Parts: sequence; structure tokens; C-alpha cells
Amino acid sequence: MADNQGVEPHPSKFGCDRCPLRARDYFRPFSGDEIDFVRSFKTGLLEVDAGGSLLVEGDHSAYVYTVVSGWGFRFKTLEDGRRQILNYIMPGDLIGMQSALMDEMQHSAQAISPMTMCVFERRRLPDLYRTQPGLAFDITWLTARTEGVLDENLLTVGRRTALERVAFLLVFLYRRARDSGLSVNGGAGIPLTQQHIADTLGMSLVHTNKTLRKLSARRLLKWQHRGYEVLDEQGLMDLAEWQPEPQHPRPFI
Amino acid sequence: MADNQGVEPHPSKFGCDRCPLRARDYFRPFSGDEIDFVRSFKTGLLEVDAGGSLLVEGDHSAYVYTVVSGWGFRFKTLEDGRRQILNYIMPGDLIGMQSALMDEMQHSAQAISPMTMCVFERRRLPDLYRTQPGLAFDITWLTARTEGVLDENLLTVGRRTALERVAFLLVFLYRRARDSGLSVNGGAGIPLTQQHIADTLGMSLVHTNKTLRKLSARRLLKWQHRGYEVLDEQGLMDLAEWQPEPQHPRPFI
DNA sequence: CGCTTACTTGAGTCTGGTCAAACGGGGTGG
DNA sequence: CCACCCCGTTTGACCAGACTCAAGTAAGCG
Repeated sequence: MADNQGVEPHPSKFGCDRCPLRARDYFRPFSGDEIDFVRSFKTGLLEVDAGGSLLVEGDHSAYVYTVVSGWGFRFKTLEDGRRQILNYIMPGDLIGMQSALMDEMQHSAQAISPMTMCVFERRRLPDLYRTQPGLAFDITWLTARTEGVLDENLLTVGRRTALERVAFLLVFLYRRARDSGLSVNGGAGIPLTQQHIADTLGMSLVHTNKTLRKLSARRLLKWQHRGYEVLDEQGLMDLAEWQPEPQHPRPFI
Repeated sequence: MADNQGVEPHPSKFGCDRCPLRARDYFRPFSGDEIDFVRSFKTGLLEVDAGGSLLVEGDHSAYVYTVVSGWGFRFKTLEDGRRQILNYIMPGDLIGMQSALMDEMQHSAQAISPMTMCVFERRRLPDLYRTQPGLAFDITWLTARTEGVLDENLLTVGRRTALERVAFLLVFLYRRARDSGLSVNGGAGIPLTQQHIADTLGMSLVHTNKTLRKLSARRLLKWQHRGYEVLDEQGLMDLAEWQPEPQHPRPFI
């Protein structure tokens, strides 16, 4: 599983100035001053096993995290156990801001693969806003981008058909994972189960399976135990009536 | 309709120091310095008729807006016209940040009642981040709160039944409108059509109507032309398996 | 008063859900 | 090394919640 990560598995031995994320074009470069601040802001590195929980609904966490490697998802549940996956978390993502701002976490998050995250203390956030306007702007940017993803997910779950939904989710994840530096050989490196897909798209497990089979029959993708292979990226995007927004160099902290 | 607004209909005659929003406990107070900045940041006041559009998908708007009175909604559409309402916009909400950060608007927004909004130039945002960390923090706060609302909506559309969905949406809107200072006599002041509800919850118009009827039969609410009356707030919340988060004094700009 | 928009209601259909059972591969203890 | 088990996947049969179509009613507006 370690080769799913696509980034150095032990980033702890690097300072922020050698952060493995920084090496990728996908992310925006920092000024020296910013790196210095982030280094002082960072209080540790957290490693979580696959399946481990990152955030728990109702918690009052004192930390926020930036994902360095691996991936997971955010979700909410109803009392009777119905679960809705909200979005997926990949390297560069900042999580836990909600509890930092609202006191209490209103969702949970779980690791799908082993993950490592940089840990920051929330009580130092005001400090960041006071002295690092550029980074503060980045935090807003990241939050707004997540909002955009949620918008699209809502459109998907609310208005797309089952076939369109699955097509959308799988190309979307494939592209985003690729961009984030998670090594995805045609999607095969994405350790999803059909239950994840079902819970993301508001569908039942059985119907998800049948829908995947239809996509296979159309030669758009191939499902394989805990993963899939994208056979026709454009075909999937067309089916989902979706075109990705143009890329921007993406900030992170 | 003017009495739906619940705030002074011509706030243009006030400076920011007498902003009608500021009078409500619901919103957090500003420092004198902050008010001065916001006053200089504000470049005008925009009035939009009911049904008018606030933002258009694909636009590169040079402005962001704070809603002063009235209300509307954000939405996305698929090429064939299927529409998904993402969330509702009420006084105190900041809209248009997405285009400010991503260049291009990825959703549209429309007024449901007549609206007035304060207009700010996006090019001055870096200025705000540099000199007003408190306000910058507020912007992040607002963005994160919208994200929380979207999380809940996604749970609703993905995992709640039709009856639970409608119950959820209508108490949620009722409570939030009340908190924002929109005068809602039991919800009757909320000028929604059943089509709005359908498009918010990912349901068809016909089924929305039948579901509303069931809620009426249970004496939880009463629908009346372009609006509704909440008869049993707690009953609706129970049915939806939803409890609101505790209130915080809410920032705005 | 006539037009338009919003709401209602019934009939019939279908997408997607539930239930039930079985398969297959990887891991583990004997 | 093999038997067994578990988790994830697959398939079929049946059911139901939600959709579409169609038509009619009611309420505001000019």
C-alpha cells in the first residue's frame, strides 16, 4: 500500500523547506518568510493507519491538519447509521478548520490509506492572520475550493442519474488524485470499495454494483477489487456532463 | 413584499456605522477601525428585483457582495436544464468570493425577493487581508459556515427520505430566516415555491407536492401559496433527525 | 375578466432499493 | 499446505418510493 502514496513516506525527516508537497508544480511556491512561519506554526506530524479516524463529529479539536500523504474522506451520519460521504481528502488539503471556527466538529473524517498529516495548533491561527496575510488568503482559498467541490457533489447527488453519478465521481477522483501526486495507474491505485461510492453518491450498494457493471460494459472503466481503471476519461466526462475547471497553482500550508 | 425584509428598505442613506445589520444581536460588533475600513472598502449598493440574477455561472465578476436585505439562492444547472439549488442567501451572507478566488464563477445566484447588497471590489481584498486580519478571519468564518450548510444539505439529499428532506429544509429555512432578521410569521413570510423546494432537495415537483401534503396531514406545517407556516418546529426537527448547532455571534462584512 | 403562474390529484411506469444467496481472493490458524 | 473465514463483490427476484404524464383547480395580476 505504501506505493499508493506517491510522496516520500517519511516526510518527518524534512523541514517545511523540503516539504515533499512543495516539489510538485501543482502547488504554489512559498516565500522564505512564509516557510519560516509555517515551520514555527507546525507542532508535529501525525500518522494514521488505513481506516483510522482523523476527526470525530462533536469533538473540540485544538488542531488543524494539512495532509502530506495518503487519502481519506469526510462524512456525516444519521442516528440510524445512514452515512453520507461529503468529499475526499488528499495531499495538500487542510482539514479541521470547521472546529477551529465553530468550536465543535460537525462531521467526521477517516483515512482510506495510511496517512500523514502536519499538525497545527488552532490557537495560533489568529497569529497567522495577523502576520501572514498571504497564508490567510490561502486558507480562505482552500475553504472556498472545498465549497466548490461540495457544490458539484450536491448537483451530482441531487440531479444526476445513477450512471452519471458514478461516472462523475470516478473521473473526478481519478483526475484529482493524479493532480495531488497520488500515484494512480489508471485509477488502480485508488483503494475504494463500492460501499464508499454508494455512500458518496446517495445510492445503495447493490445498485452501485450494477451501475459499475454497466460502465464496464460500455468500456468506460474496469472495476477491480478495491480500485478501478479508467479506460475512457473523456467518455466518462461526457457521460457525466461535466467539464473540469481550469487548473490554478494551488496553495497549501 | 417590502415587509418581508425586516430591515430598513433604503439602507443607502446610512453609512456602515449605521448599517441595519449591525443593530441585530445575531451579528458580531465591529471595532471603529474595522467600520472605517469597511466603509472605504464598500463601493456601492446594489438593488435587485425579485427573480433578478445576482451571479452568473462563467462570469468573471470584479465584485463581492454582502446581502443587506431580502433573500435569494445559489444554484447550478446541467446542460439539459436540470437545476440544483445549493443553498439560500440571507442578510449577512457574503457572496461572489468564489469568482474572486478562482477567477470564474462556478455557480449562479438569483433573488427570490427584492434584495439589496453592499458591493465591494475584489481587487481590494488583498488589502483587507493585509490590514484587517479580524475581517479576513471573518471571511474565512463565513466561507466555512457555508461549507457546513452544504455538508448538511448533502446529507439530506443523499441520505434522507423525501419526508425527512422536506421537513429538514423547511425548519432549517424557517429558523435561519428568523435569525437573520427576515420577518417570518411562522414561515409565511418566506416566498418559496414548491419548485424551489423540489430543486433544493433533488425531488420532482409532483412528489414534493405530495410530500408537503403528508406533512400537512401530520399537522407539522401548513403550506400556503408561496410560503408556509410552521406548526410544530420540534416535530419537524425530530422527523428530520436534525438538531441545530449552537448559535455563535455571527460575523459579516 | 381573462391570463398566467402555482398548486393539486390520479394513473401508470421505472429507477433504484431491499432481501437473499452465492462467489472469490487473501489471510490465518491448525 | 490446506481448510476456513471474512470482506468485498456479484447476481437474481421482488418491491416501493419517486418520476412522468396528463388534466384540472385556485389564486394573483393587469
